[in-house]
Amino acid sequence: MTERLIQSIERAADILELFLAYDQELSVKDISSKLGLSKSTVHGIIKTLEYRGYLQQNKDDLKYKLGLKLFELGNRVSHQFDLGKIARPIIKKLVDELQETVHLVVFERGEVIYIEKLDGPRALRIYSQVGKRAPIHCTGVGKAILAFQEGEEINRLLSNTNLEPYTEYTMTNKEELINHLHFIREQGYSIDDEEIELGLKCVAAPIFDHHQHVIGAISCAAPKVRMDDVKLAEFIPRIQQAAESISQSMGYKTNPTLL
Amino acid sequence: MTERLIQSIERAADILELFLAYDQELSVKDISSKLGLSKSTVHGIIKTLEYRGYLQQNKDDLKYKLGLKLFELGNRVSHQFDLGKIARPIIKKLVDELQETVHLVVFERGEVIYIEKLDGPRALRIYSQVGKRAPIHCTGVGKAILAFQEGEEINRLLSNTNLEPYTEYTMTNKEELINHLHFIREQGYSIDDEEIELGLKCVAAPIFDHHQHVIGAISCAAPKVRMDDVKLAEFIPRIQQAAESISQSMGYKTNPTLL
DNA sequence: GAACGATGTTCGATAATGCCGAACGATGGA
DNA sequence: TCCATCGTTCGGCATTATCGAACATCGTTC
Repeated sequence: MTERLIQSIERAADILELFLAYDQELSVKDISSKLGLSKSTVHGIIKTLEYRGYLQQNKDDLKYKLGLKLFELGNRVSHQFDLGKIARPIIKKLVDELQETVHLVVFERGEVIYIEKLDGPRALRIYSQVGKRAPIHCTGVGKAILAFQEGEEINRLLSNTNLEPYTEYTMTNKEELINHLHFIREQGYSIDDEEIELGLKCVAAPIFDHHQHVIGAISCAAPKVRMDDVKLAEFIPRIQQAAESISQSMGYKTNPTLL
Repeated sequence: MTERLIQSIERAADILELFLAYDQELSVKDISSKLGLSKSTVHGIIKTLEYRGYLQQNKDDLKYKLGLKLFELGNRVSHQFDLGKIARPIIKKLVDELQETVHLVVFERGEVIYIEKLDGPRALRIYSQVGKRAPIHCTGVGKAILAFQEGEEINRLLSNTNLEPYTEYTMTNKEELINHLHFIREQGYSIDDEEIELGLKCVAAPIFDHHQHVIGAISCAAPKVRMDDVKLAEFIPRIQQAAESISQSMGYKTNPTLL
Protein backbone atom coordinates (compact mmCIF):
# COMPACT_ATOMS: atom_id res chain seq x y z
CA MET A 1 0.00 0.00 0.00
CA THR A 2 1.90 2.99 -1.29
CA GLU A 3 0.07 5.84 0.40
CA ARG A 4 0.42 9.32 -0.99
CA LEU A 5 -0.37 11.44 1.99
CA ILE A 6 -0.70 15.18 1.99
CA GLN A 7 2.08 16.82 3.89
CA SER A 8 0.43 20.00 5.05
CA ILE A 9 -2.55 18.13 6.44
CA GLU A 10 -0.22 15.83 8.32
CA ARG A 11 1.58 18.84 9.71
CA ALA A 12 -1.70 20.36 10.78
CA ALA A 13 -2.54 17.08 12.49
CA ASP A 14 0.89 17.04 14.14
CA ILE A 15 0.18 20.46 15.58
CA LEU A 16 -3.27 19.57 16.86
CA GLU A 17 -1.97 16.40 18.44
CA LEU A 18 0.80 18.29 20.17
CA PHE A 19 -1.95 19.68 22.36
CA LEU A 20 -2.95 16.13 23.30
CA ALA A 21 0.58 15.43 24.42
CA TYR A 22 1.15 18.65 26.35
CA ASP A 23 -2.32 19.67 27.48
CA GLN A 24 -1.45 23.34 27.78
CA GLU A 25 -1.36 26.47 25.68
CA LEU A 26 1.49 26.54 23.19
CA SER A 27 3.21 29.43 21.42
CA VAL A 28 4.36 29.51 17.80
CA LYS A 29 7.88 29.10 19.09
CA ASP A 30 6.96 26.08 21.21
CA ILE A 31 5.35 24.37 18.27
CA SER A 32 8.02 25.17 15.72
CA SER A 33 10.80 23.96 17.98
CA LYS A 34 8.96 20.81 19.02
CA LEU A 35 8.17 19.87 15.42
CA GLY A 36 11.38 21.17 13.86
CA LEU A 37 9.63 23.48 11.42
CA SER A 38 10.29 27.12 10.70
CA LYS A 39 8.30 29.72 12.58
CA SER A 40 6.74 31.01 9.40
CA THR A 41 5.58 27.58 8.30
CA VAL A 42 4.02 26.91 11.65
CA HIS A 43 2.51 30.35 11.64
CA GLY A 44 0.80 29.73 8.34
CA ILE A 45 -0.67 26.42 9.44
CA ILE A 46 -1.77 27.78 12.80
CA LYS A 47 -3.50 30.79 11.28
CA THR A 48 -5.39 28.51 8.93
CA LEU A 49 -6.44 26.28 11.81
CA GLU A 50 -7.41 29.33 13.85
CA TYR A 51 -9.41 30.78 10.96
CA ARG A 52 -11.37 27.55 10.79
CA GLY A 53 -11.90 27.33 14.55
CA TYR A 54 -9.63 24.36 15.19
CA LEU A 55 -7.34 26.49 17.32
CA GLN A 56 -7.94 29.65 19.25
CA GLN A 57 -5.47 32.26 20.32
CA ASN A 58 -5.36 33.62 23.82
CA LYS A 59 -5.27 37.36 23.19
CA ASP A 60 -3.36 37.99 26.41
CA ASP A 61 -0.24 35.93 25.81
CA LEU A 62 -0.74 35.14 22.10
CA LYS A 63 -0.50 31.43 22.82
CA TYR A 64 -2.83 28.91 21.21
CA LYS A 65 -5.16 26.20 22.41
CA LEU A 66 -7.60 23.79 20.79
CA GLY A 67 -10.69 25.45 19.36
CA LEU A 68 -14.41 24.99 19.56
CA LYS A 69 -14.71 23.42 16.13
CA LEU A 70 -12.98 20.37 17.50
CA PHE A 71 -15.46 20.28 20.34
CA GLU A 72 -18.27 20.36 17.83
CA LEU A 73 -16.73 17.66 15.65
CA GLY A 74 -15.74 15.49 18.59
CA ASN A 75 -19.21 15.62 19.94
CA ARG A 76 -20.64 14.56 16.64
CA VAL A 77 -18.34 11.56 16.64
CA SER A 78 -19.70 10.30 19.91
CA HIS A 79 -23.21 10.57 18.60
CA GLN A 80 -22.17 8.57 15.59
CA PHE A 81 -21.26 5.70 17.81
CA ASP A 82 -24.15 3.31 17.76
CA LEU A 83 -22.25 1.44 20.40
CA GLY A 84 -22.54 4.33 22.84
CA LYS A 85 -26.23 4.75 22.21
CA ILE A 86 -26.98 1.05 22.53
CA ALA A 87 -24.78 0.51 25.52
CA ARG A 88 -25.89 3.47 27.64
CA PRO A 89 -29.07 1.94 29.11
CA ILE A 90 -27.36 -1.38 29.69
CA ILE A 91 -24.48 0.32 31.46
CA LYS A 92 -26.87 2.35 33.56
CA LYS A 93 -28.62 -0.81 34.67
CA LEU A 94 -25.27 -2.39 35.49
CA VAL A 95 -24.24 0.53 37.66
CA ASP A 96 -27.54 0.31 39.52
CA GLU A 97 -27.05 -3.39 40.14
CA LEU A 98 -23.39 -3.40 41.04
CA GLN A 99 -23.22 0.02 42.72
CA GLU A 100 -19.79 0.55 41.18
CA THR A 101 -18.26 2.54 38.32
CA VAL A 102 -18.67 1.08 34.82
CA HIS A 103 -16.63 1.93 31.72
CA LEU A 104 -17.25 1.47 28.03
CA VAL A 105 -14.32 1.56 25.61
CA VAL A 106 -14.01 1.14 21.87
CA PHE A 107 -11.17 -0.43 19.98
CA GLU A 108 -10.02 1.06 16.71
CA ARG A 109 -6.74 1.06 14.87
CA GLY A 110 -4.91 -0.46 17.79
CA GLU A 111 -6.18 2.09 20.25
CA VAL A 112 -8.53 1.62 23.17
CA ILE A 113 -10.50 4.75 24.03
CA TYR A 114 -12.93 5.41 26.85
CA ILE A 115 -16.19 6.62 25.37
CA GLU A 116 -18.47 6.30 28.35
CA LYS A 117 -18.00 6.33 32.10
CA LEU A 118 -20.77 6.07 34.62
CA ASP A 119 -19.78 6.53 38.23
CA GLY A 120 -21.22 4.36 40.95
CA PRO A 121 -22.70 5.99 44.06
CA ARG A 122 -19.47 5.53 46.00
CA ALA A 123 -16.61 7.83 45.18
CA LEU A 124 -13.69 6.43 43.21
CA ARG A 125 -10.87 8.50 41.82
CA ILE A 126 -9.27 6.69 38.95
CA TYR A 127 -7.15 7.20 35.90
CA SER A 128 -9.86 6.73 33.32
CA GLN A 129 -11.41 9.70 31.54
CA VAL A 130 -13.79 9.87 28.61
CA GLY A 131 -11.84 10.57 25.43
CA LYS A 132 -8.56 9.29 26.78
CA ARG A 133 -6.66 6.25 25.68
CA ALA A 134 -6.44 3.16 27.84
CA PRO A 135 -3.21 1.13 27.87
CA ILE A 136 -3.84 -2.32 26.39
CA HIS A 137 -1.54 -4.38 28.60
CA CYS A 138 -2.60 -3.33 32.08
CA THR A 139 -6.31 -2.54 32.07
CA GLY A 140 -9.22 -4.93 32.24
CA VAL A 141 -10.71 -3.58 29.04
CA GLY A 142 -7.37 -3.52 27.21
CA LYS A 143 -6.60 -7.13 28.05
CA ALA A 144 -10.14 -8.27 27.24
CA ILE A 145 -9.80 -6.72 23.78
CA LEU A 146 -6.30 -7.99 23.24
CA ALA A 147 -7.18 -11.55 24.21
CA PHE A 148 -9.82 -11.85 21.51
CA GLN A 149 -7.77 -10.60 18.56
CA GLU A 150 -7.50 -12.83 15.51
CA GLY A 151 -4.31 -14.51 14.28
CA GLU A 152 -1.11 -12.55 14.58
CA GLU A 153 -2.89 -9.42 15.70
CA ILE A 154 -1.87 -9.84 19.33
CA ASN A 155 1.80 -9.97 18.42
CA ARG A 156 1.47 -7.02 16.10
CA LEU A 157 -0.27 -4.93 18.72
CA LEU A 158 2.16 -5.86 21.45
CA SER A 159 5.17 -5.18 19.27
CA ASN A 160 4.03 -1.57 19.03
CA THR A 161 3.80 -1.33 22.80
CA ASN A 162 6.55 -1.25 25.35
CA LEU A 163 4.64 -2.72 28.31
CA GLU A 164 5.24 0.29 30.49
CA PRO A 165 4.99 -0.60 34.20
CA TYR A 166 2.31 1.50 35.86
CA THR A 167 2.56 -0.33 39.20
CA GLU A 168 4.63 -3.16 40.62
CA TYR A 169 1.89 -5.56 39.47
CA THR A 170 1.91 -4.54 35.80
CA MET A 171 2.89 -7.43 33.55
CA THR A 172 5.98 -6.36 31.68
CA ASN A 173 7.04 -9.72 30.33
CA LYS A 174 5.63 -10.38 26.88
CA GLU A 175 5.59 -14.17 27.14
CA GLU A 176 3.83 -14.08 30.47
CA LEU A 177 1.29 -11.60 29.18
CA ILE A 178 0.52 -13.70 26.11
CA ASN A 179 -0.04 -16.78 28.23
CA HIS A 180 -2.31 -14.74 30.45
CA LEU A 181 -4.23 -13.55 27.39
CA HIS A 182 -4.85 -17.13 26.29
CA PHE A 183 -6.25 -17.80 29.72
CA ILE A 184 -8.51 -14.74 29.46
CA ARG A 185 -9.77 -15.95 26.11
CA GLU A 186 -10.70 -19.28 27.62
CA GLN A 187 -12.51 -17.90 30.62
CA GLY A 188 -14.20 -15.13 28.64
CA TYR A 189 -13.41 -12.20 30.92
CA SER A 190 -10.36 -10.38 32.23
CA ILE A 191 -9.34 -9.09 35.61
CA ASP A 192 -7.02 -6.20 36.32
CA ASP A 193 -5.68 -6.51 39.84
CA GLU A 194 -3.79 -3.28 40.63
CA GLU A 195 -1.98 -3.47 37.30
CA ILE A 196 -2.59 0.14 36.33
CA GLU A 197 -3.27 1.74 39.71
CA LEU A 198 -2.58 0.53 43.22
CA GLY A 199 -5.73 -0.33 45.11
CA LEU A 200 -7.83 -0.61 41.96
CA LYS A 201 -9.41 -3.81 40.71
CA CYS A 202 -11.46 -4.25 37.51
CA VAL A 203 -13.45 -6.95 35.77
CA ALA A 204 -13.97 -6.61 32.04
CA ALA A 205 -15.62 -8.44 29.16
CA PRO A 206 -15.26 -7.99 25.39
CA ILE A 207 -17.92 -6.71 23.00
CA PHE A 208 -18.23 -8.14 19.47
CA ASP A 209 -19.83 -6.90 16.27
CA HIS A 210 -21.73 -8.82 13.63
CA HIS A 211 -18.46 -9.95 12.05
CA GLN A 212 -17.48 -11.57 15.37
CA HIS A 213 -14.71 -8.98 15.73
CA VAL A 214 -13.94 -7.34 19.04
CA ILE A 215 -15.02 -3.72 18.86
CA GLY A 216 -14.81 -2.76 22.51
CA ALA A 217 -15.26 -3.81 26.08
CA ILE A 218 -16.98 -2.91 29.29
CA SER A 219 -15.55 -3.08 32.75
CA CYS A 220 -16.51 -2.54 36.33
CA ALA A 221 -13.92 -0.80 38.48
CA ALA A 222 -13.76 -0.63 42.25
CA PRO A 223 -11.27 -0.29 45.09
CA LYS A 224 -9.59 -3.63 45.75
CA VAL A 225 -10.95 -3.68 49.29
CA ARG A 226 -14.49 -3.73 47.98
CA MET A 227 -13.71 -6.40 45.38
CA ASP A 228 -13.34 -9.63 47.31
CA ASP A 229 -13.87 -13.11 45.87
CA VAL A 230 -17.53 -13.17 46.79
CA LYS A 231 -18.23 -9.89 45.02
CA LEU A 232 -16.11 -10.99 42.08
CA ALA A 233 -18.13 -14.17 41.68
CA GLU A 234 -21.24 -12.05 41.68
CA PHE A 235 -19.93 -9.37 39.29
CA ILE A 236 -18.39 -11.56 36.60
CA PRO A 237 -21.59 -13.09 35.19
CA ARG A 238 -23.35 -9.71 35.28
CA ILE A 239 -20.64 -8.03 33.27
CA GLN A 240 -20.40 -10.89 30.81
CA GLN A 241 -24.14 -10.83 30.38
CA ALA A 242 -24.15 -7.08 29.80
CA ALA A 243 -21.32 -7.38 27.26
CA GLU A 244 -23.15 -10.16 25.46
CA SER A 245 -26.35 -8.21 25.38
CA ILE A 246 -24.53 -5.21 23.88
CA SER A 247 -22.85 -7.52 21.36
CA GLN A 248 -26.19 -8.93 20.31
CA SER A 249 -27.56 -5.43 19.83
CA MET A 250 -24.62 -4.79 17.50
CA GLY A 251 -25.76 -7.73 15.39
CA TYR A 252 -23.50 -10.33 16.94
CA LYS A 253 -24.76 -13.91 16.81
CA THR A 254 -23.45 -16.41 19.32
CA ASN A 255 -21.46 -18.91 17.31
CA PRO A 256 -21.28 -22.38 18.87
CA THR A 257 -18.37 -23.44 16.65
CA LEU A 258 -16.17 -20.69 18.04
CA LEU A 259 -16.00 -21.81 21.63
CA MET B 1 -5.31 41.60 7.37
CA THR B 2 -4.04 39.79 4.35
CA GLU B 3 -4.22 36.18 5.49
CA ARG B 4 -2.23 33.59 3.64
CA LEU B 5 -4.16 30.45 4.38
CA ILE B 6 -3.12 26.97 3.42
CA GLN B 7 -5.39 25.50 0.83
CA SER B 8 -5.12 21.82 1.54
CA ILE B 9 -5.80 22.32 5.24
CA GLU B 10 -8.87 24.35 4.37
CA ARG B 11 -10.02 21.59 2.08
CA ALA B 12 -9.49 19.04 4.80
CA ALA B 13 -11.55 21.24 7.10
CA ASP B 14 -14.24 21.55 4.43
CA ILE B 15 -14.46 17.78 4.27
CA LEU B 16 -14.64 17.31 8.02
CA GLU B 17 -17.29 19.97 8.33
CA LEU B 18 -19.35 18.35 5.62
CA PHE B 19 -20.06 15.67 8.18
CA LEU B 20 -21.42 18.33 10.52
CA ALA B 21 -23.84 19.46 7.84
CA TYR B 22 -24.99 16.02 6.73
CA ASP B 23 -24.58 13.85 9.81
CA GLN B 24 -24.25 10.63 7.87
CA GLU B 25 -21.61 8.52 6.20
CA LEU B 26 -20.32 10.00 2.95
CA SER B 27 -18.60 8.41 -0.05
CA VAL B 28 -15.72 9.87 -2.02
CA LYS B 29 -18.20 10.66 -4.75
CA ASP B 30 -20.55 12.44 -2.35
CA ILE B 31 -17.75 14.61 -1.04
CA SER B 32 -16.17 15.42 -4.38
CA SER B 33 -19.49 16.43 -5.90
CA LYS B 34 -20.56 18.47 -2.89
CA LEU B 35 -17.27 20.36 -2.78
CA GLY B 36 -16.67 20.53 -6.51
CA LEU B 37 -13.30 18.83 -6.32
CA SER B 38 -11.96 15.95 -8.37
CA LYS B 39 -12.30 12.47 -7.00
CA SER B 40 -8.54 12.00 -6.85
CA THR B 41 -8.02 15.19 -4.86
CA VAL B 42 -10.67 14.22 -2.38
CA HIS B 43 -9.28 10.74 -2.20
CA GLY B 44 -5.84 12.01 -1.28
CA ILE B 45 -7.16 14.25 1.46
CA ILE B 46 -9.47 11.61 2.85
CA LYS B 47 -6.76 8.98 2.99
CA THR B 48 -4.54 11.37 4.90
CA LEU B 49 -7.33 12.15 7.34
CA GLU B 50 -8.10 8.46 7.71
CA TYR B 51 -4.44 7.63 8.27
CA ARG B 52 -4.41 10.13 11.13
CA GLY B 53 -7.66 8.92 12.63
CA TYR B 54 -9.77 11.96 11.74
CA LEU B 55 -11.97 9.87 9.49
CA GLN B 56 -12.73 6.21 9.44
CA GLN B 57 -13.91 4.07 6.60
CA ASN B 58 -16.78 1.67 6.92
CA LYS B 59 -15.34 -1.49 5.39
CA ASP B 60 -18.76 -2.68 4.27
CA ASP B 61 -19.80 0.18 2.00
CA LEU B 62 -16.45 2.04 1.79
CA LYS B 63 -18.09 5.22 3.02
CA TYR B 64 -16.44 7.47 5.57
CA LYS B 65 -17.40 8.95 8.91
CA LEU B 66 -15.68 11.08 11.51
CA GLY B 67 -12.92 9.29 13.40
CA LEU B 68 -11.95 8.74 16.98
CA LYS B 69 -9.10 11.24 16.90
CA LEU B 70 -11.68 13.98 16.73
CA PHE B 71 -13.43 12.50 19.71
CA GLU B 72 -10.17 12.58 21.61
CA LEU B 73 -9.38 16.15 20.58
CA GLY B 74 -12.90 17.37 21.16
CA ASN B 75 -12.91 15.94 24.60
CA ARG B 76 -9.69 17.69 25.42
CA VAL B 77 -11.22 20.98 24.35
CA SER B 78 -14.05 20.67 26.80
CA HIS B 79 -11.59 20.08 29.59
CA GLN B 80 -9.73 23.20 28.56
CA PHE B 81 -12.79 25.24 29.22
CA ASP B 82 -12.39 26.77 32.62
CA LEU B 83 -15.91 28.01 32.15
CA GLY B 84 -17.30 24.50 32.07
CA LYS B 85 -15.38 23.46 35.16
CA ILE B 86 -16.36 26.54 37.12
CA ALA B 87 -19.96 26.52 36.02
CA ARG B 88 -20.76 22.86 36.61
CA PRO B 89 -21.41 22.99 40.37
CA ILE B 90 -23.36 26.22 40.02
CA ILE B 91 -25.49 24.74 37.29
CA LYS B 92 -26.06 21.61 39.32
CA LYS B 93 -27.30 23.71 42.22
CA LEU B 94 -29.56 25.64 39.87
CA VAL B 95 -31.15 22.48 38.51
CA ASP B 96 -31.78 21.27 42.05
CA GLU B 97 -33.43 24.55 42.97
CA LEU B 98 -35.49 25.09 39.85
CA GLN B 99 -36.20 21.46 38.99
CA GLU B 100 -35.83 22.29 35.31
CA THR B 101 -33.24 21.83 32.56
CA VAL B 102 -30.29 24.26 32.56
CA HIS B 103 -27.94 25.02 29.64
CA LEU B 104 -24.51 26.55 29.47
CA VAL B 105 -23.28 28.00 26.18
CA VAL B 106 -20.10 29.72 25.11
CA PHE B 107 -19.74 32.47 22.56
CA GLU B 108 -16.78 32.52 20.23
CA ARG B 109 -16.20 33.95 16.80
CA GLY B 110 -19.87 34.73 16.32
CA GLU B 111 -21.01 31.26 17.26
CA VAL B 112 -22.98 30.13 20.28
CA ILE B 113 -22.32 26.53 21.26
CA TYR B 114 -23.88 24.40 23.95
CA ILE B 115 -21.13 23.05 26.17
CA GLU B 116 -23.17 21.76 29.07
CA LYS B 117 -26.70 20.56 29.56
CA LEU B 118 -28.13 19.29 32.81
CA ASP B 119 -31.62 17.89 32.62
CA GLY B 120 -34.16 18.57 35.32
CA PRO B 121 -36.06 15.69 36.88
CA ARG B 122 -39.03 16.19 34.59
CA ALA B 123 -38.65 15.04 31.02
CA LEU B 124 -38.19 17.66 28.32
CA ARG B 125 -37.35 16.88 24.73
CA ILE B 126 -35.75 19.90 23.15
CA TYR B 127 -33.59 20.99 20.32
CA SER B 128 -30.44 21.69 22.30
CA GLN B 129 -27.57 19.24 22.31
CA VAL B 130 -24.06 19.54 23.71
CA GLY B 131 -21.66 20.46 20.93
CA LYS B 132 -24.33 21.91 18.68
CA ARG B 133 -24.72 25.52 17.66
CA ALA B 134 -27.55 27.64 19.02
CA PRO B 135 -29.17 30.21 16.72
CA ILE B 136 -28.51 33.70 18.08
CA HIS B 137 -31.80 35.35 17.18
CA CYS B 138 -34.33 32.95 18.66
CA THR B 139 -32.87 31.37 21.77
CA GLY B 140 -32.66 32.82 25.26
CA VAL B 141 -28.92 32.33 25.39
CA GLY B 142 -28.36 33.70 21.89
CA LYS B 143 -30.30 36.87 22.57
CA ALA B 144 -28.67 37.35 25.96
CA ILE B 145 -25.27 37.20 24.31
CA LEU B 146 -26.27 39.37 21.39
CA ALA B 147 -27.76 42.06 23.60
CA PHE B 148 -24.51 42.64 25.44
CA GLN B 149 -22.21 43.01 22.44
CA GLU B 150 -20.11 46.16 22.17
CA GLY B 151 -20.51 48.84 19.51
CA GLU B 152 -21.35 47.70 16.01
CA GLU B 153 -20.95 44.05 16.87
CA ILE B 154 -24.70 43.43 16.99
CA ASN B 155 -25.15 44.71 13.46
CA ARG B 156 -22.16 42.78 12.21
CA LEU B 157 -23.41 39.55 13.77
CA LEU B 158 -26.95 40.02 12.53
CA SER B 159 -25.81 40.86 9.03
CA ASN B 160 -24.29 37.37 8.82
CA THR B 161 -27.55 35.82 9.89
CA ASN B 162 -30.77 35.49 7.98
CA LEU B 163 -33.19 35.37 10.93
CA GLU B 164 -34.60 32.03 9.94
CA PRO B 165 -38.11 31.52 11.36
CA TYR B 166 -38.17 28.41 13.53
CA THR B 167 -41.74 28.98 14.71
CA GLU B 168 -44.46 31.55 14.11
CA TYR B 169 -43.12 33.50 17.09
CA THR B 170 -39.54 33.82 15.84
CA MET B 171 -38.56 37.45 15.34
CA THR B 172 -37.64 37.84 11.71
CA ASN B 173 -37.63 41.59 11.51
CA LYS B 174 -34.21 43.04 12.16
CA GLU B 175 -35.41 46.41 13.49
CA GLU B 176 -37.79 44.76 15.88
CA LEU B 177 -35.14 42.37 17.09
CA ILE B 178 -32.63 45.15 17.72
CA ASN B 179 -35.16 47.08 19.77
CA HIS B 180 -35.89 43.94 21.70
CA LEU B 181 -32.16 43.47 22.32
CA HIS B 182 -31.87 46.96 23.79
CA PHE B 183 -34.68 46.06 26.12
CA ILE B 184 -32.89 42.85 27.13
CA ARG B 185 -29.76 44.80 27.86
CA GLU B 186 -31.66 47.11 30.16
CA GLN B 187 -33.42 44.39 32.10
CA GLY B 188 -30.34 42.16 32.25
CA TYR B 189 -31.93 38.90 31.13
CA SER B 190 -33.67 37.50 28.08
CA ILE B 191 -36.74 35.41 27.56
CA ASP B 192 -37.42 33.07 24.67
CA ASP B 193 -41.13 32.46 24.39
CA GLU B 194 -41.67 29.71 21.82
CA GLU B 195 -39.30 31.44 19.42
CA ILE B 196 -37.31 28.34 18.56
CA GLU B 197 -39.73 25.58 19.47
CA LEU B 198 -43.46 25.63 20.09
CA GLY B 199 -44.33 25.04 23.72
CA LEU B 200 -40.84 25.86 24.97
CA LYS B 201 -39.99 28.83 27.15
CA CYS B 202 -36.51 29.86 28.37
CA VAL B 203 -34.96 32.44 30.64
CA ALA B 204 -31.31 33.29 30.08
CA ALA B 205 -28.62 35.56 31.50
CA PRO B 206 -25.21 36.53 30.10
CA ILE B 207 -21.81 35.57 31.53
CA PHE B 208 -18.88 38.01 31.40
CA ASP B 209 -15.12 37.61 31.65
CA HIS B 210 -12.57 39.85 33.36
CA HIS B 211 -12.54 42.18 30.37
CA GLN B 212 -16.28 42.72 30.81
CA HIS B 213 -16.88 40.90 27.54
CA VAL B 214 -19.72 38.43 27.11
CA ILE B 215 -18.25 34.95 26.87
CA GLY B 216 -21.37 32.86 27.27
CA ALA B 217 -24.76 32.50 28.89
CA ILE B 218 -26.86 30.18 30.97
CA SER B 219 -30.52 29.48 30.55
CA CYS B 220 -33.31 27.55 32.14
CA ALA B 221 -35.68 25.81 29.73
CA ALA B 222 -39.13 24.42 30.46
CA PRO B 223 -42.43 23.71 28.76
CA LYS B 224 -44.43 26.91 28.48
CA VAL B 225 -47.22 25.43 30.61
CA ARG B 226 -44.84 25.09 33.54
CA MET B 227 -43.43 28.59 33.06
CA ASP B 228 -46.14 30.96 34.25
CA ASP B 229 -45.54 34.48 35.52
CA VAL B 230 -45.16 33.37 39.12
CA LYS B 231 -42.49 30.85 38.24
CA LEU B 232 -40.82 33.34 35.95
CA ALA B 233 -40.57 35.90 38.73
CA GLU B 234 -38.98 33.24 40.86
CA PHE B 235 -36.60 31.93 38.23
CA ILE B 236 -35.23 35.20 36.86
CA PRO B 237 -33.27 36.32 39.94
CA ARG B 238 -31.90 32.82 40.48
CA ILE B 239 -30.56 32.61 36.96
CA GLN B 240 -29.14 36.12 37.07
CA GLN B 241 -27.49 35.33 40.35
CA ALA B 242 -25.99 32.12 39.00
CA ALA B 243 -24.72 33.93 35.90
CA GLU B 244 -23.18 36.65 38.03
CA SER B 245 -21.51 34.15 40.29
CA ILE B 246 -20.01 32.37 37.28
CA SER B 247 -18.88 35.73 35.88
CA GLN B 248 -17.16 36.58 39.13
CA SER B 249 -15.37 33.25 39.11
CA MET B 250 -14.10 34.16 35.64
CA GLY B 251 -12.55 37.30 37.11
CA TYR B 252 -15.40 39.67 36.28
CA LYS B 253 -15.75 42.67 38.55
CA THR B 254 -19.10 44.39 38.82
CA ASN B 255 -18.60 47.83 37.33
CA PRO B 256 -20.97 50.45 38.78
CA THR B 257 -20.36 52.86 35.89
CA LEU B 258 -21.69 50.34 33.40
CA LEU B 259 -25.25 50.09 34.58
C1' DG C 1 13.46 56.32 28.05
C1' DA C 2 16.60 54.02 24.98
C1' DA C 3 18.44 49.80 23.78
C1' DC C 4 17.98 45.06 23.77
C1' DG C 5 16.01 40.41 23.43
C1' DA C 6 12.37 37.46 22.43
C1' DT C 7 8.60 36.32 19.85
C1' DG C 8 4.84 37.06 16.42
C1' DT C 9 4.05 38.39 11.71
C1' DT C 10 4.94 39.52 6.79
C1' DC C 11 7.17 38.88 2.28
C1' DG C 12 9.57 37.16 -1.93
C1' DA C 13 11.85 33.51 -4.43
C1' DT C 14 12.11 28.87 -5.37
C1' DA C 15 11.61 24.11 -5.28
C1' DA C 16 8.55 20.90 -3.77
C1' DT C 17 4.17 18.90 -3.98
C1' DG C 18 -0.67 18.86 -4.24
C1' DC C 19 -4.09 18.84 -8.07
C1' DC C 20 -6.35 17.26 -12.06
C1' DG C 21 -7.56 14.13 -15.88
C1' DA C 22 -7.21 9.79 -17.52
C1' DA C 23 -6.66 5.08 -16.93
C1' DC C 24 -7.26 1.07 -14.16
C1' DG C 25 -9.60 -2.05 -10.79
C1' DA C 26 -13.31 -3.83 -8.22
C1' DT C 27 -17.95 -4.59 -7.32
C1' DG C 28 -22.78 -5.33 -8.12
C1' DG C 29 -26.82 -5.46 -11.03
C1' DA C 30 -29.22 -6.36 -15.32
C1' DT D 1 -21.21 -11.65 -19.42
C1' DC D 2 -21.52 -7.05 -20.07
C1' DC D 3 -22.16 -2.66 -18.31
C1' DA D 4 -22.36 0.99 -14.94
C1' DT D 5 -20.63 2.99 -10.93
C1' DC D 6 -17.44 4.16 -7.82
C1' DG D 7 -12.83 3.72 -5.51
C1' DT D 8 -8.01 3.88 -6.43
C1' DT D 9 -3.55 4.74 -8.87
C1' DC D 10 -0.40 7.43 -11.78
C1' DG D 11 2.17 11.05 -14.42
C1' DG D 12 2.83 15.76 -15.68
C1' DC D 13 2.23 20.42 -14.74
C1' DA D 14 1.28 24.56 -12.44
C1' DT D 15 0.18 25.98 -8.09
C1' DT D 16 1.58 26.93 -3.66
C1' DA D 17 3.55 25.75 0.69
C1' DT D 18 8.08 26.38 2.60
C1' DC D 19 12.03 28.72 4.26
C1' DG D 20 15.07 32.59 5.53
C1' DA D 21 15.30 37.17 6.24
C1' DA D 22 13.33 41.34 7.40
C1' DC D 23 9.98 43.85 10.05
C1' DA D 24 6.72 44.68 13.99
C1' DT D 25 5.55 44.43 18.64
C1' DC D 26 5.93 43.80 23.32
C1' DG D 27 8.39 43.64 27.88
C1' DT D 28 12.52 44.21 30.40
C1' DT D 29 16.76 46.12 31.93
C1' DC D 30 19.80 49.54 33.01
